[in-house]
Amino acid sequence: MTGIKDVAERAGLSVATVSRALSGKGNVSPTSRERARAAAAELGFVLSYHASSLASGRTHNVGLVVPSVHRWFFSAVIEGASAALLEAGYDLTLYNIGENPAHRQSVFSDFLLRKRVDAVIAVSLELSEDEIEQLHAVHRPIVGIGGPLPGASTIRIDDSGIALKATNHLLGLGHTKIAHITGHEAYDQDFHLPGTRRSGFEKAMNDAGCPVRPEWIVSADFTIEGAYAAARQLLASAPERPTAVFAASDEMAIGTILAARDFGLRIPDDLSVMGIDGHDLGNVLGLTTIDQDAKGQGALAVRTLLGAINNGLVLEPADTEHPTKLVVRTSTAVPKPGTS
Amino acid sequence: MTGIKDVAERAGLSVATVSRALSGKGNVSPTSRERARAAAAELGFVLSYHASSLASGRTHNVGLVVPSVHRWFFSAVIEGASAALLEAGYDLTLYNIGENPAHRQSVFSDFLLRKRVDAVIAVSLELSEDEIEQLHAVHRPIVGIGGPLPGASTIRIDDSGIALKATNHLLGLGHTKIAHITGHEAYDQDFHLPGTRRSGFEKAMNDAGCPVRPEWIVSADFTIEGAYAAARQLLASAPERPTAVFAASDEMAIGTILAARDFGLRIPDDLSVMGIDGHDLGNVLGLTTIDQDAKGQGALAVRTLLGAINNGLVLEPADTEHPTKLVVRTSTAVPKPGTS
DNA sequence: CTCACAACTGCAAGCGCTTCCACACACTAC
DNA sequence: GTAGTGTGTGGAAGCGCTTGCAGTTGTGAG
Repeated sequence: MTGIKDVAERAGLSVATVSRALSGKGNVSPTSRERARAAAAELGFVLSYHASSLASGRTHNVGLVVPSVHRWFFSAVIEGASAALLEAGYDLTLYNIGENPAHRQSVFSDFLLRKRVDAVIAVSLELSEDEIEQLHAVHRPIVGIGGPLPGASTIRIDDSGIALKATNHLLGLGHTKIAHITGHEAYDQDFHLPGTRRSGFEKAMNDAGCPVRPEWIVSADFTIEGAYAAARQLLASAPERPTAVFAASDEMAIGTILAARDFGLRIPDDLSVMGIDGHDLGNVLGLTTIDQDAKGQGALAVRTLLGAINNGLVLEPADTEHPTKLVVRTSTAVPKPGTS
Repeated sequence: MTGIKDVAERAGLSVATVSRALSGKGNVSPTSRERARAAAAELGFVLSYHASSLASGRTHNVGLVVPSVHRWFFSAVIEGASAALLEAGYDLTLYNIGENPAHRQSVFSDFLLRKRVDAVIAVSLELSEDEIEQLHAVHRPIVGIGGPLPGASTIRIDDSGIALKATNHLLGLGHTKIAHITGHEAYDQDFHLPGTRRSGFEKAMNDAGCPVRPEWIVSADFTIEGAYAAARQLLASAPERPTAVFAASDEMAIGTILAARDFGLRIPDDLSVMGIDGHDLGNVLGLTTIDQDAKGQGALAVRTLLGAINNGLVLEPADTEHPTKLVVRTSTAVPKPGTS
């Protein structure tokens, strides 16, 4: 393999100068810089990643920890982060925790701590303060997306406000019999999202003087499949059907739409459905939703981290609220006369 | 930071012995091994990734290149590969090429070649022979999934045979008026999949003596959205409607189902639909499909690569055919009397 | 009892870069 | 003139490990 030494030789410069020329740091005369570049290009030389990481302590690599790669939100965050990192010349090391708790443990202790990454993005992942402490101890900035991360910076949306806004959209159309599909409690422990959205829903209902009917609040696991099952139950068992469903995620809204189809319910005539996310399928299904720009959140996380790395400053724990946008499509409408 | 030196000191051993004890390579007495382990544990010591990579030339890191993270097949491959790698103590560096051709270029030249990875998995990605040559030159085994990769090992399914099988399922039910949703030609250049599946479809039709009607072959981009649009066109414009649709992927089959809904067509009564993949949503939608176990393909790629790395042997270019399975659900049925 | 050989251990030489430091040189300022 | 500043350069010391080599000890065979 050609090393920086070969380049130096060919360019008639010292290794030190070539290193500076190629990295852009330090003072190098334009002539030398050009010569170094030319020599490197001619030899097809590429810096050894590990050698420069070892010497400089910078890895040019960001770790992204996600609970799953299948759910839309996570894919979108990955996509946004990936593009931003590629642009900046950074690698993205993906840690897909999955269901296996042992994986979570090993990701943390064996991987993140091995100085492999300059920074960590944790998506909907609860790290203990202890773990964050450890990460801080090795000077690795962290940002969390989609959930509180004690002691770390986070990017999040106003979950409660968003749910309020969504519910108000339904109420504004004239619905009063509104059901809510929330996340399982288990998820709540980790990132509190279901509870927060649910409370926004309840607040809107209360403010409007509409009763919140416990049998119309069902929970699922945030997947289409899970919500499909939950919605079937909701639509089948209720003595009286709601005229609208507000799902805590687009995937769960989609599951609801599919379930409604099984009951011969037309959307929005018989049932209005809305979600939260901005899922790609929303367009096809005409899903009314609140777009939370997950891709943008991923990109923002990267920018935040890169900024911190480059300025060498410790990332102050800060909460950045990402903007959201109500997108009205055809899955919500005024309830049929006589049903509300 | 605590280094291996600290561990050695604490354990009363030399750095060399600790290194051997921790890595499991070379001969170390059980006593020393235990002492090294204990000292490492007490100090919370973790090997520096870059230092050991630099010294050993092994990165314990595999690069996975995908065209997108949103499409089901790619997510599934990522999931399978990720779990297998985590299990083996390897990192996964994800390169999401996306639409941007510049990204593709930089991923290849700047990233893959920087000795960051021990091996490369390329999913549905066409590398030129030249590029593969370069990768081989740095002794990086490659395996391709879902498309031919000249000079590299590949894992693939029998695309033509699978399409034949799928079409025969439809024919066996009594359908003769069968449409096909294929991939765009542009995809064909890269990994030939649409063309191969299409030819399997045509062969089955010809063998059965059924005419292949050009207006019943439409193409889309493998996404739900894309196929939705294509299927709408198919179902709207044809002077006569097909009784069954065979889509080249589950996502396109799902798009078709959604489109059919818009026309008031019931499935499978008015229209049978089947796909290829084994998409998670298949269950909910009752989609008949041919399961190609994408997760398994990802895991297999990892096992193949790890085997090659550990045995130090060059990976012989070989074509592994992954098994597939017809899964009959409720989206396909005997055509309505009088329609076939 | 000697020798061959295996098992174990430590020394030290790298792995391929980055960066501190010293030095040379060209300026401007007094 | 000297001192002070800034720029450009190379030497060389690491970064924190792995591993070849050589040395020590223990074992069974001859």
